[in-house]
Amino acid sequence: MLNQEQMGFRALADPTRRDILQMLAERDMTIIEVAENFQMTRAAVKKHLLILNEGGLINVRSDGRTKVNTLDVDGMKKVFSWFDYFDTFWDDRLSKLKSEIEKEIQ
Amino acid sequence: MLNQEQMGFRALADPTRRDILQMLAERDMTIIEVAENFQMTRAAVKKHLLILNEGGLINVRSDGRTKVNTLDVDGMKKVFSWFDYFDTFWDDRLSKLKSEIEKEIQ
DNA sequence: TTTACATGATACCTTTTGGTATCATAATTA
DNA sequence: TAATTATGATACCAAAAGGTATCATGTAAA
Repeated sequence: MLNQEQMGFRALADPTRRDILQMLAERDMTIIEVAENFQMTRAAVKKHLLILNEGGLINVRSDGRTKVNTLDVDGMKKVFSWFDYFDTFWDDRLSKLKSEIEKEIQ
Repeated sequence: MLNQEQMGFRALADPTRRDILQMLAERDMTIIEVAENFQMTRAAVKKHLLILNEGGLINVRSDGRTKVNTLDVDGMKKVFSWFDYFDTFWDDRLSKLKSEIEKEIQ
């Protein structure tokens, strides 16, 4: 079994999945609505949504017979925070600002 | 041909490559030095270094017959900045701080 | 109830990925 | 010069990834 960090990065590796994340940043969407934006079958989109879910980047909420996919902000922040390791490579001032952000995120 | 953003994310998708990036954040290393830290052949490590290079995350500097792999800070910042899209999901104060950082990074 | 609709699950296929084994080449060094 | 060392390149393989086609299920509506 792979760890959460790995699943998060794996989820981000595909351009379709990154597009989906940006779409869900605008508004929550059902799988049908997501699929309308791509030229691939719904089954393929479903696989991408599963991988995004396994990576902790989205959540799914049931609403009657439909299911609504939503961005998981905390999951996104966790992947984002991986870049902390490289703080020392950024300008001192920027590094301080970023450190503050990361503290708040945790 | 894939774009630079995609190559960057692809490079980050593998845990071995993320480990290599963190190692190179500590100090520049030859391929042999990198390979000493993994239980795989030098050829496999070479492939990872190629992918990291194609993703713009590392650079290679020649020094006699040795080649030194170094972190490409700008490349790292570019991938990092993809998360800008999700600024509105972060707390207002944090979002402002992060926006300042991103401005400086560009 | 019957029909339609939104979703999930599975089998299957092709390409990519991550790895090994092996050979080739260029630059030091004895 | 000859041997060693650091690196690169290629052929090959198994597993994972990304896609399609198809069937199954549960809920809403006529």
